[in-house]
Amino acid sequence: MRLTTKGRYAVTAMLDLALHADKGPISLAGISKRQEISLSYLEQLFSKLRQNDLVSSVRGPGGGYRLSRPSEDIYVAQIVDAVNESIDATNCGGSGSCRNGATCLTHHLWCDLSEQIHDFLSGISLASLVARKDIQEVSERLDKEEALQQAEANSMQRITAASLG
Amino acid sequence: MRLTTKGRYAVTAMLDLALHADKGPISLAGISKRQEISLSYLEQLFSKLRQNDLVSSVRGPGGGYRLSRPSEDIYVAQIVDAVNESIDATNCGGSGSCRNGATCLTHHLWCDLSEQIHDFLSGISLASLVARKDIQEVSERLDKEEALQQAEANSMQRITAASLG
DNA sequence: TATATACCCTAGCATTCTACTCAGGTTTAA
DNA sequence: TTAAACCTGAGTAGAATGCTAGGGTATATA
Repeated sequence: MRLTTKGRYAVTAMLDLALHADKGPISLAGISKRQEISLSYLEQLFSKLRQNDLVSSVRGPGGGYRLSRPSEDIYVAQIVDAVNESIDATNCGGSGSCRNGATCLTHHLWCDLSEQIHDFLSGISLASLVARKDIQEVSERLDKEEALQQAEANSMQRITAASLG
Repeated sequence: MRLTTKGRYAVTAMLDLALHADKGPISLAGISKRQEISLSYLEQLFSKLRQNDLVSSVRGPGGGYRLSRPSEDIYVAQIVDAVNESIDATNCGGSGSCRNGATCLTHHLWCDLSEQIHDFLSGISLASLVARKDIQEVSERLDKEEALQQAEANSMQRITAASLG
């Protein structure tokens, strides 16, 4: 079983999408700045998210990504599944051929654990995360940071333009 | 978070120990045969299990490993913790410094998941696994396989001895 | 129609981890 | 004395991660 930065990034990016769902298509460049995730890496993750029909894209200027359905209907387990191959805790992919074609001693234990984790993550929708107070606070902090950086970039541009003109 | 063959092997080996607890110290060579785990690899895992005071060793012929306390008091979570560094699902080790020193958007979610998994594995003792019917059946199968292989090896030895004499 | 924005795709790469082998020890029962 | 067993450290092939580089292609806007 794997739950690494890859899956965490995917969920974080999807949550960013859900939090800004009212602002039209969201560009990966924006997510990259707010969540501090490499743009190229995001592109690779979103390729898989799109293949799994979790997001839809709009190309061209002003384009970006949108959730392919309401955030109530997207669950964390689906996102992790889309980028990691699975959240299966067994070695045999649940088939029971973990020791020489037959089941190993602890096969049933890992099956139980897989079910436990899957049930837990399947019960958490993006909408329920958006509704959480602690997450809203973090989101506001990140939005402010981005606005601040944008303002700085703009003033830099004005100075450069002025000195050139 | 990592739950790979490493942690699974450790739990399997510890369960083998618990299942044969009445037979005195159990050699790694025996576990290696029954569970089909490389002997050298087992030695490395048991080094960690011993450091974490989950097993005690008896050196010399007839030696092997014993559980350091009753199987009722050894939990799967402790075993996985001993060989993997942790079953923590966050990126920051729970400290909350996952995005530039502050918490990332999904920090709280991974904390919840870690707690969930830890609670689950902390509730499962070796004794409770030994008591399971499905595990007893697998164990009997593996013991029979080993006895059969042993008998074959013995008869081979007799033939070799006879042809030499 | 030109241009810039943004998505899309493939290849490669440093690093880390896994699972394992090898080659040596040391302890101790018989 | 011998051999069974534990103990230790070094090394290694292969896979995965997280990321960079360098190209595309679609499309809104001027």
